[in-house]
Parts: sequence; C-alpha cells; structure tokens
Amino acid sequence: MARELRPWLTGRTVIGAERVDAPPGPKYAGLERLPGQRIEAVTRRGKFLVMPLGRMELLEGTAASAPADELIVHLGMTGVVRATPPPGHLRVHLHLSGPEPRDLYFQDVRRFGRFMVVGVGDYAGLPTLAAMGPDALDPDFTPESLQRALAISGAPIKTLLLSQRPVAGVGNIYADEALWLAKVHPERPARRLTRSQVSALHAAITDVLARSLLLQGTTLNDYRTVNGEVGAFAAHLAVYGRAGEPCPRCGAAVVRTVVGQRATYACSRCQTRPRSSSRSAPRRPARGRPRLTPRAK
DNA sequence: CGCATTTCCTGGTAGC
DNA sequence: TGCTACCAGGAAATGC
Repeated sequence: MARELRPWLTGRTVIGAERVDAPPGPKYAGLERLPGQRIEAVTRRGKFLVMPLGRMELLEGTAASAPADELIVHLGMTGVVRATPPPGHLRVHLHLSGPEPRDLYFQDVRRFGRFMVVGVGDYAGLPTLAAMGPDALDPDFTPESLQRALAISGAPIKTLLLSQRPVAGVGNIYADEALWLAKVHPERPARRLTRSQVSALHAAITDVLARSLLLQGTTLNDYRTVNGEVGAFAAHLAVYGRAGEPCPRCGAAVVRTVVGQRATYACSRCQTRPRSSSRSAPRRPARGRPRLTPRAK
C-alpha cells in the first residue's frame, strides 16, 4: 500500500480534509491540521503508514519554528484506502492539489482503523508504534535482533510476535504461517526457542511477508489495494483458516486453538509442542542452588 | 514492569 | 423469513 500511495501522494498538498461518519476522538485526531500541509513522503513502519508533512513557508522565520507533523494511517481490520469514493462507511475524505487534483478516501467498516495527524515522532497516543521493533523487511531485522528480543520474554512466541516488539509487521495470519514454516509451536515460550529455531523463524517471517507482497497481500474478505484489487495470497496460506485440512508438509491435521485470545492454526504433528508442564509429568528439582524463598510477586 | 483481560465495532453466518 | 448468538481481530485501555 505504501508503494502504491507513494507516487500518488508524494509532493501533493492537502487542500481539504473532511471527517465523515466518524465521531471525534483519538483515532481521527489532528485532521484539522492537514489542510495546507504537503505530503513529503510515504513511509511505513510495520502496519502503520507514516507520511511526513511539511507546511509551505509563506513567511521566512515563522514557519520554520512550527513543528512538522506526520499523517499516520492504520487499516485495523477493515480499513481501505481508495482513490475513488467507497460505497459506504467512509471515514475520511482528502482533497489534494496537483496538476490534476486528486482525492483520497479512507473507508473503515468496523472502525478499528485510524487516520490521524501527530507531531513528528510524537507517539504518546500510539504506544505500539513507539515501542515497535525493526520492520520485518528492514535489514535491521536479523536473527540476532530477533534472538535478543525473544530472550527477554517468557510469553508464548505467537503472542510476542503480535506485540510488534521483536519485529514490526506480523499480524495474526502471518504469525501462524511463519511459525508453521519454522516448525515452531505457537505456545512455545519465546525465550525457549533454540538458536536454530530463531534463525528459522527469522527466515520464515521475511519469506512469508515477501511472498505475500508479491501477490499484493492476503484478502480474506475486506482487504483491497488502492486500485481496488484483491490480494491473492490467501490461496497460498498453509495453515491459517484451514482447521481439519491436512498439513501441506506432513499431512497431519491442522488444528485450531486460541492463543492470546486469537484464533491460531498449527500443524498437530510438525510444530512440536513446548515442553509440557502438565501435572502428570514428574516434577524435576531445579538445577543449582535450591530456592529457599518463594519467588516475589 | 509484564502479562492477561477487556474494549472498541459491524457484517456475515450458524442455528433455530 | 426473521430472530438471536456468536465470531472475526489490531491495538489501546484497564486490571492484577
């Protein structure tokens, strides 16, 4: 989407910004600051579109002190950015300057998306963006960076991936697909992944996202490109949404569970379960000096 | 601080 | 046909 919008938006100035059928609130904060600002670039961090803005300097010395803004867009579940008016659930309408003036529309049926203007880097209202790890397709995302990020948490690996902290850009579908590719069970505590599992997971994340992007992403129901096309990657999903179907790798059944309140699909055979802490397992004393006091809460 | 739970929101669908 | 119940989930807010 960033790639599509880049030539469409870069260098254009916002003439008008209208909030449509959306209550005032943080998800649409700052839109009134948009008119008069020029879109300098279209960038992306994980699932957030980040568009630096600049105000035309009409008077030397005054505009220079004005802090620059950024337009932040997140699709949530059902957000769609379009160049033509959507049939319903329109939330934002932008009018843009240019040789031939253009419009931009943000549609969002379920209202989980956001379309807001903030000061550059002022992510106080966007804690996930503020604490986000390297983007999955950025060279800064390496097996080592992933290893460091996973080592500090005992949360289920899938839950940690969805937090966007170890790596940015992995949502529910791609988390399941990447874990399947890497043969890692979604509930394995993050810090218990072996070094080779971390390497496999790193490769799997970059691989699944790159392949999906080649097909313009995954459209289950709602997602559309800016041109209104569907993404074709859904047909290539190995496990997501395929409960009861055979694993494409080993033939065992794909099972659906819930991890971190999210539907989770995994192969029942080739994604090995984390070491069980079930009652039936004999309790083995911890290595090293016995703990004399209960762990502080 | 870290993790778990709840909340937001609407369309589609299963079940009756 | 029409009704209710439930499910989908990214990220923020709240709870512990």
